[in-house]
Amino acid sequence: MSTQAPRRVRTGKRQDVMTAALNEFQEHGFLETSMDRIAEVAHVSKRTVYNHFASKEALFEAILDELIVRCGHLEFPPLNEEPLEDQLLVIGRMYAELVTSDDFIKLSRVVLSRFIQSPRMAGTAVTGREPQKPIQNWIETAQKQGRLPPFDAAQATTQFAGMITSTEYWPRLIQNETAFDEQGRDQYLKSIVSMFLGHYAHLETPTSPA
Amino acid sequence: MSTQAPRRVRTGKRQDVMTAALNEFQEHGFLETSMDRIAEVAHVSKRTVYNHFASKEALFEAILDELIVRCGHLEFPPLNEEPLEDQLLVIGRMYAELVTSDDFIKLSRVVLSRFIQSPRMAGTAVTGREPQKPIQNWIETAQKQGRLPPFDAAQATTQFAGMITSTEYWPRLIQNETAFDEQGRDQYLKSIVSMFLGHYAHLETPTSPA
DNA sequence: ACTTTACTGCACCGTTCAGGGTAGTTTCAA
DNA sequence: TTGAAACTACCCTGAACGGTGCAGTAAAGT
Repeated sequence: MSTQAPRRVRTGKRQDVMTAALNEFQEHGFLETSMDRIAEVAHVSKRTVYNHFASKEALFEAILDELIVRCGHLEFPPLNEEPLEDQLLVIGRMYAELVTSDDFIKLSRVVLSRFIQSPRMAGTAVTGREPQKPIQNWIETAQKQGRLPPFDAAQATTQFAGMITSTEYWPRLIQNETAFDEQGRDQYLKSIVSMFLGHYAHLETPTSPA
Repeated sequence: MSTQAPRRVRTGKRQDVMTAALNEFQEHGFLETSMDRIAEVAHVSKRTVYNHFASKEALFEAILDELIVRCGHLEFPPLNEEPLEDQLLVIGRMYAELVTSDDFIKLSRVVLSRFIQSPRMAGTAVTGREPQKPIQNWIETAQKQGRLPPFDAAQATTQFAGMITSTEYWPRLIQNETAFDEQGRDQYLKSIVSMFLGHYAHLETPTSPA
């Protein structure tokens, strides 16, 4: 299994290596993936891999960097005059989308497979503490403007995000299952928003549909 | 680093090996732990390890089995006449306790470190889908007895459990941090219960303390 | 045509590690 | 006391793997 690489005019070897490595890493984990294997999958000689990346570690870091950039930062529309319910629903959707995006899942897998035992940086990207910061900011803004009463915003954020990740993120990360179809998910998000605001904003909540 | 093992009269070698292996596995992961290392930590010759366990894989499975048994099954007090709030709080506490117990965390780590890439059994024990079943049962019982209105019990359970795991389980698993002290946790649980029942049981909820 | 650059293929090194073999020693029960 | 079972110390193997060196080729710029 090697011989002729498929006709490849461009000199995107470096990118090929990274792509192959990313897939192997996220599928089989860091240690279970050999450099030989990566070279093979990338249709590239092992030496080429090492010409581009000094070591397996360096290759891994390069992938991490790219992935982090690719995931970017959540940017919600700023607090406006619309009903909080509608705005929070949008936020919930965006958060769920980020957290289930291919890139984010890959990033999580790759990080997790490497750092379960060394908490150095594992937590930062993975536990979702980082990406849920914008939610907290939004809540705090709403509080400052008197649209929400004072309460522990960090805790509330954790609750809100926790309900989302527990169905959207973790199951997808660990197994590959998705709990909902498009529509089921939206109904679930609505239920979360309603519960959340019902508790924290004294909203009259129509009971959720059976 | 060998010579005389510390005075050890009993012939608990097999148990010693399992204990040592469990610790090494959960701390360093499956692949990063060598059989030599396990033998050393267990104060046992490598040959003894292999006399008890046919292979590294077999040793791993034995540990898994023991751990699963040790975690046991959640058994809540059955639905009674007390206020639902109190009962649900107890349930929340018990669930949180299980999910943060040393054994459960170790089990999760050990499984996770081995099976991120093969969903075979990873999910079963880890995602917490299994241990949250008793919660769902409790809710369904309450619905049958008319103490709670009809709604999607599975979804509600996921929400409830999700809020707990997101602060108690995942941070502890990935990093080793605990989000709360004893008292903060209880306040958090109360907030969850209040939010949950406020939404699903039309309870008049006094707003949470600021 | 010539040089440079990227790439290949392959042999090779050093290490780590699972697992086996064995001869000798300790433990313990009959 | 004796004999079997458990255990130890130590040596060995074969394979996998990270990483290097090198000679050669294909292509692209000049």
